[in-house]
Formats: sequence, structure tokens, C-alpha cells
Amino acid sequence: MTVTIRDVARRAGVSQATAARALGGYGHVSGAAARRVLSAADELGYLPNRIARALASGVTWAVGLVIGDIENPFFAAAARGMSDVLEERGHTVLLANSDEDLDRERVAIETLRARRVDALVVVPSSGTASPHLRAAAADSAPLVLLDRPVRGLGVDSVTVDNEVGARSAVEHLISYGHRRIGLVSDAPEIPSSAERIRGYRTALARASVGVDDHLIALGGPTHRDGYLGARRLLEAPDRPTALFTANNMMTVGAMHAVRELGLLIPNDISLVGFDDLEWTTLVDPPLTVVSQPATDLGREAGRRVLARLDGTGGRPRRIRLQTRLIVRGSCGPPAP
Amino acid sequence: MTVTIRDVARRAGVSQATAARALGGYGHVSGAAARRVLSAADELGYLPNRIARALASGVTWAVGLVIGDIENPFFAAAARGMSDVLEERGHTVLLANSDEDLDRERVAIETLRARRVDALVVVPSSGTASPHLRAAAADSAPLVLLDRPVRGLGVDSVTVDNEVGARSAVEHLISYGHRRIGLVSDAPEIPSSAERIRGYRTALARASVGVDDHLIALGGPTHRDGYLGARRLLEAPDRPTALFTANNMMTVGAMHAVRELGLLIPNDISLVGFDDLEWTTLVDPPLTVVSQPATDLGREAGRRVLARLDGTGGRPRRIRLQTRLIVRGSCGPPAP
DNA sequence: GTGAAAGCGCTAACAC
DNA sequence: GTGTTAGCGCTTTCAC
Repeated sequence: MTVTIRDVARRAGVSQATAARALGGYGHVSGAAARRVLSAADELGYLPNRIARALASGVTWAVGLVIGDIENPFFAAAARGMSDVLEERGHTVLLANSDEDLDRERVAIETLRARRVDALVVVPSSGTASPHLRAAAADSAPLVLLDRPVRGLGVDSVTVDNEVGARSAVEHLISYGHRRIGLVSDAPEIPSSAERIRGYRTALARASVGVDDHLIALGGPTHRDGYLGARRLLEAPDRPTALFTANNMMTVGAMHAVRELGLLIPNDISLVGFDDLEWTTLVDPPLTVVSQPATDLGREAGRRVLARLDGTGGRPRRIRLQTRLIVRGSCGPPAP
Repeated sequence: MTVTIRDVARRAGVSQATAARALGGYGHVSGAAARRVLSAADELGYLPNRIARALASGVTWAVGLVIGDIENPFFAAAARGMSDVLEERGHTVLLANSDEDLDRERVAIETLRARRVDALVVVPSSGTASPHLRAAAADSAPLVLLDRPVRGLGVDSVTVDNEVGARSAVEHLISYGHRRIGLVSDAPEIPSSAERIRGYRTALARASVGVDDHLIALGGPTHRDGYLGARRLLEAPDRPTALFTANNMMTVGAMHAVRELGLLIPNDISLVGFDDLEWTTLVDPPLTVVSQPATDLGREAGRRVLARLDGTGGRPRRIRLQTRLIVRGSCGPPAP
């Protein structure tokens, strides 16, 4: 049925081992033998069986990636960055969505580990070291944390300075004179969100503005959750004069709420979002946002994997990339 | 080092075969033996080796997906839809980006086939049956074409009625009195784009409007390509009074061009886009678009795979889902 | 119901 | 440089 290396060897008139060496490009083979093997393989339409190779060698050339949701442009960019780095070096990435659910995350990690990926990159849904993360960290296949730190795991992580990023956003709002600044975020169990919430609080505290918990809307990770949160804030009797949305999904939801309520940006409400996407300069006014290097984050994670696999990883590193506040037109002084 | 089924068997005091049966949930095992095996596995932290299982059984429980670019929201949605259907049934999806490049597509397909995926879902970059697609079609692992048809392959395909969709967009524009309608698309080698271009031409022909090739801007698949194409059209001496953008990447690019040139929608220029994304209702005016069921497309492809794997696939099916014109505010009569 | 044993297709010593 | 051979960890007959 399918042509194996044995068939190729037979046709080339060499042993299976020689054929394997020629095909695999390892060990020593004479030029003549190699040529015969290669052309035999070509004639037979030989396609190496990576499964068999993986079982025999103990190396799959596959790297697992667990993200929240590939439909979130931030994750898509990170996934792309990582794939680009890894595929160039011959690795395949196996992707799984956790939907920010700890149980789905566990299943995804188990599946990937059962498939014997050479390394695992995960965007953890929780900041506490769950058993499945501990197990993955203890595994011989390296684990790299992407976008979010987890304490006490002792593994590489590639994140962004979320607290500083959020603080810069809120400080920007404060500089316009805002005091009632709403926060729309997903669950605080998500480490990056927790940091952003902290940044929000810190900025307010530094400016001696008290934190009003009614101004904080926490919910799920979808557009709709962001919409619901923003809507609750904006319909409250004493509504905020500005909004900070902690990620791009929240921004989309909040924008819909603002629009639906007939509010004008920045006259009625100022807004700073997290994540810079293409459409943020297409809306009117263009959005002031905290931009984070999503693709680079993924690339860096890919490089960490490569380093670990090369054995040049060194001590666990906590890499932090910087965010950047991009001031555009969605902020102004609070309405009187 | 790693615990194997042998270790579990030994600890449970049964043979390897019995342990495998209990763990794999096949064949006959007594309740008592099964319990002992399961708890032994649990105590040892046994994680089945899917690689070994795949080699022995000939089934990987993996499905390959080749798309253009996961950063394109349309593909992300399709990938998500497919994953949801397949993962629920225990399959893992292996994703690869082709960047609409035939050579990268070939490499991706080869890699996936070498990994012995049980089935392959491909969004083909070209409408002609390339050798690597033929090879994949001839393989024992079923091939399903997603989003784009390819003639003469004799395999399942799940697509959208692109020609009708594009026609409805252009007819809508014509109904407002537009005669000079620009088209911004990516390469016509891409089957779906070819159909949309055909739809554009057909609509014009039916309305007895001559096709002016200077009004057609064809280019690459990125935002920037869309921007460049639109910009060229809009800066021409006799610029179009309306624009049809053939996919969401082109729409983003065109919007940037429109904005940069200080043109007002729909006063200076009308626009109909393809693909309905969240942000299209966030811009002002909200965009009139041809919406296509991206997630459903992926789900349907997943179901086709499942059917083929079950052996209930039947004759190759060409499934076509419908598009829908969503009229919002980006169209008006041509400027005098 | 259970065990022994033969592979799945490849890699990797080890001899020659 | 090349061949022989023993696995990799599991599934799967085939006896018992």
C-alpha cells in the first residue's frame, strides 16, 4: 500500500539503514548510494512517515500552543509570530483553544503532551500554578508561558508589561482631568488582566483618586461580555466620564455600547483601549490605545523554545516586552 | 523515565495486552482487572503515547488544515468552526499557513501528509489542480476543499456562492445609479476571488454597463495591497464613484485609502465590502457588506471529514452555503 | 477474559 | 561507508 523506506532501499539496492541515512540526511553515505536512494524515493513517491520517525527517535518536531481563542486577533498574531519562527526551523505547531477555561486548558495540555510535542507554549488562563501546568513544567519537554506570568513554575515566560501599560492609559485619562474612569475587563483570574486592573488602580491611587468599585465591570472574554460591562457602566446614574477597556475584545464591545447609547467620543466619553488593531484608526475619532507587540511576543516565545531545544536556554528567563501608548483622538476633557 | 503501558501492566499484575485493552477501552476486560489497571495508571501518572498508538493502529486522530493566513479573521473563524466540530470528537487539528503561495501550500500539505493526518482540509491557493493537490486527493486520507473549488479533483468541497454574492453587491451599487464601480481584489488565481470578479463583471454586463479594466485593481492578499489598489483607483483622473472590495483585507486597505484621501462615504464614494466583521458597524457610516458564514463553512468542512472517516461520505459533495447582502449606510447615489 | 508475540516504519548503536 | 539488529510504545491477531 504505502511505500516505506524498505521499498526504497530495495529499489536502490542498498540496506534499509543506508536508505534511512540518505533520506534522513544523517550519518555517512556515499554520493552514489545517496543518489540512487533519492531517485528511488522519488520514483516510488516515498513520503517519510513522521510518526514512525518520532517514535524511534523520541523527537516529534512538533510544538504545542494553547491560547484562549484563535478568533481573538491578539492571539492570532501571537500564533502567527510563533509559527513563523518555528516552521522555518522545521517544526510544526499544534494549536488548541482553551476559551480561558481551566478545564479545557487541562485537556488541551494533556492531549498535546500525549502527542509528545517537543515543547509546549501556553497562555495560561489562571495565575496560580494549576496541577496540569505543574505537570507540564516538570515534563522533559520545555514549557514556555506566553503573554501571562504564573508564579512558582520556574519556566520561561514572555510577557508584556501590563501594569505599566494600563497605568499609562489611565494616567493619560487623568491628565485630561478625568476622575470617574470606568474599567471594562475580562476575569481578574487571567494574569494579564489582573496586572492591567492593578495598573488601573495604581494610576488612580497615585493621582489620589479613590477607586470606586462601581466603575469596574468584570466579565467574560467575548465582545458581548465587553458590551454588557460597558453598558452597565454607562447606564449607571453617575456614569464615568472615561473608559479604559483592558483588551481588544472589550474595546469592540464597549464601542458598540457607546454607539448604541448615542454617546459621542470624546465629547460625552473618553476611551483608551488595549491592543492596537487595524480598525482602530478607521473609526471616528481614531482610538487612543495601548499597543502591544503581539507578533513579537509569539516570535520571542518561539525563540525561547528553540533555545531550550538547542540546550542553550540557560536559567529560566522572564522576558518582558514593552507596551506603547498611542495617542490618537478618543480622549478629551470630561464633559462638564 | 516516562511511564509506559508495561509499567502500568506490571503494577496492576496483568499482561501488557490487558492493560492496553483497559486503557484503550477496546476488547474485553473484566471489571476487576480494568479497575486495577486504571488505578495503577493513575498512581503512576501514566500518559498514553499517541505517537506509538498512531504507529500501531494507523490512525492519528489528527486532521490537517491549510489556510491562507490565520491572521485573516475569515480564516480564523473557519478554523475555529472546524476545530470545534473535530475536537469534540477527539481529533486534533494541525494548522498551517500558506500565505496564498503555491509553494508554501505544497510544503504544508507534504508536512501534514508525512505526519499521517487522518484527513486534510485545504483552502487552495489556486483553482487548477496542482500536483500536490492531486497527490493529496489520491491519498487514502480524505481531502476536503474549503472556501474554494478546484476543478477535476473529485473531492468534497464546502464553499460559498461567491459569484452571486459579488453580483448582489455590485447590483446594489448599480441600483443607486453608479456606473463607474471600482473593484479591489487579491489575485484572480485564487478561485473565490475569480468567482467574485466574475460576479462583478456579470452584474455590470446585465446592467449593460461596460467593464473598464482601469477600474479593476488586483494585487496581493494583505491590507497594504488593498490600500495600494484602492489608492490607485481613487487617485486616477476619472475615479470610480463606488468601490466593491472583494474581501475583508481589501476592505480595511480601501478604507484607509479613502480616509487618507479625505473622501467621504457615501457622499464622495460608495462602498460595499465582502465579509462582515465586528468593526464594520463601528465605523461611520456602518458598512454595507456581503456577509458569509465563515464559522459554518469551517463546521461544515469538519462534518464532511467526520462523514468520510465514518465511511458515510458517499459520493463527493459540493456544498455551497449562501451569502447575504447586509445593507447599512455606506452606499448612496453617485456624486454629481 | 487474558497472555504471548508479531508487527507498525523508522532510528541508532554496533560490527564489519 | 554499509549492513545487521534491536528497539521506540503501542495495537492486534491468535491461542488458551
